[in-house]
Parts: sequence; structure tokens; C-alpha cells
Amino acid sequence: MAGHLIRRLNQISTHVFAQYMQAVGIDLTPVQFAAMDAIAAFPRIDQAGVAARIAYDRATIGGVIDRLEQKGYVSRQVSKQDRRAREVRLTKKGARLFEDILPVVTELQGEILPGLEPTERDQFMALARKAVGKMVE
Amino acid sequence: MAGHLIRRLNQISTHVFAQYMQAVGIDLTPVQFAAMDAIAAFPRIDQAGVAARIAYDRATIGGVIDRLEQKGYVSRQVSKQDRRAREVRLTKKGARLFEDILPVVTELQGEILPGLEPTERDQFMALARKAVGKMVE
DNA sequence: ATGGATTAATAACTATACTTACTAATTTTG
DNA sequence: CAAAATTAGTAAGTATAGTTATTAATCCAT
Repeated sequence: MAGHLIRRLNQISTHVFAQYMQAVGIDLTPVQFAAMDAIAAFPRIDQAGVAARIAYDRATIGGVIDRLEQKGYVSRQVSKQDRRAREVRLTKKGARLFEDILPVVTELQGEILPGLEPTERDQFMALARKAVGKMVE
Repeated sequence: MAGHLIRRLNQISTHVFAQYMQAVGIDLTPVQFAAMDAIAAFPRIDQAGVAARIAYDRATIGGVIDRLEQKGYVSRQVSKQDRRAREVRLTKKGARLFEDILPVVTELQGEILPGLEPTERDQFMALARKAVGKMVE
């Protein structure tokens, strides 16, 4: 069953991420990292923008950013252009953490598909990318 | 990022599943189906057995089976061999539903990776299976 | 056989992940 | 410009998905 296999892969992937974060003593989930990545790339992006970039719905992202704000990694500010929107950006603490964590996350990518040879990994990634659609960037 | 791609695949997969279920008017999640599948294959399996077969933790499975029981698809019974364990089995209603739903779930597998050609799908599945580990059954 | 370790299930808690409904603000249209 | 449609965010509700702790039952080693 494709769905079941994909769910297992996701399970393994989040588990590897959690282990690496625990090893470096940082309390950050995959989604929280993905959100910080989007915010780092587009400072002052609004929540809906973050949601769109990492393919989440607005309600979920609201909670994710709540937790990032509580930890002091991001700050929120009502946009002057559009008072419905909240502009999000990394705090100094958040930017520092992001710098620290980036190499760890890069390193951990190799461990997500441990059963595969490097060539197979590349094949898998290419197929996954195609299946998901461009998502290029 | 491998993790991100996998998360997106899982998202698409659960979405396809939900759409097909909605189309046939049945309220069943992927996990609930997976649990019923395990229970159908091993009647009187206990909850820990279900969890082990579909790679969940016991706490999550407890909730899944709660909901299946509420819908009247499974019944629970304290095991005579081991009074800690609850034997789970499909009710008549659950067995009927499972029969009905099985072809739908089989059909929907083809839609989970819509961007891929059949050959690529096979490649993807083979790589995913290898990455996850045997899981053979 | 009994005290210690293990195990099955649940409870409580945190964090996704989504839906629908709602409020407030903005944009589009007639 | 006013009404209608859309959009950003939140709230409430449901369903995973996991952790740790607890209870009850079983197993195991002395």
C-alpha cells in the first residue's frame, strides 16, 4: 500500500529529526524548522505566506508560530499595509538558532533514508519531487 | 529536503484517501482502515498487536480503536489468556464495511502518486519499501 | 513462591494537521 | 461609493502521533 509506506517514511523521517535535535539539545520540530526556514528566506512574510510556502493550512501555522514566539525565536507584528496580516520575522535569538541548526538539518538528511544507497536516494528524491509536483525552489 | 518532500507526499496521500472515502460516503481515516485491515487479517489480535503490525504506538492505537468501536466497526473483549489484553475483532457491520471499502482503497492507490508513470510508481514503491526496511508481512 | 522486571492498556500532555465557522479588514464589482 | 466577495487570522472541534507516568496483570529468576 503506497499510503502506508509513505506514512512509515514520514514517521521515520520525523523520528530522525527528533533524535538529531535531542542530540544537540534543541527543542524544535520538523514543522517549526520548516517555518523558520521560510521566515529566514522571506523576512516579514505573513502567516498565510508561511503556510503557502510550506503547504500547510493557516490554522496549523498559527499554532506553530505561537510556539515559536513563546520560545522567543520569532516575533509578530501587525502589517501596516494590511492590518489583518501579521508580519513574522526571526528574532536575534531565532536567527542565531537557525544558523546553528542548519548544518545539523543538512547532515541529518542523509540519515532519513538509511536503507538506500546514495544513487537510490537520488532516484527516490527525484521521483518524490516529481510526484509532489514541481515545488522547485 | 527529504523530510519535507516525504511530509508533502503523506499529506497528498491522506488527502486522496479522504476524498475517496467522502465520495463513497464513509467516515474512515487511513489509520482506521489500516487498523481494520490488521484486525481483519488477525481476528482477536490485541491492541498492542495491532500497534506492532502497523507501526504505531499503543497510546495512539487505543484512541483509534475507541473511535472504531464507537462507530460499531469493532468490538473489544478482555482476553481470557491475559486479562491485561483486549482482543479486538470486526463486528458484522465492520466486516461488511471492510469488504465494501477494500476495492475502493485498492483503486485509490493509483491516485496517490498521480505525477508518476506506472513504471516510475513501481520504482518509487520499491525504493520506499527498501528504505522502510523489509516490513514484508 | 515472591519480589523485581516486563507488559497491556489508559491517562495526561504536547504538537501537528485538518475542517468549519467566525471576525475583521481589504478588494472587487455593480 | 456601497454591497458582495475574498482574505488573514483565530477559535473550536476531531484525529492522529508521540512521550511519560500509572495501574493492573503476567513473567521470571532466585
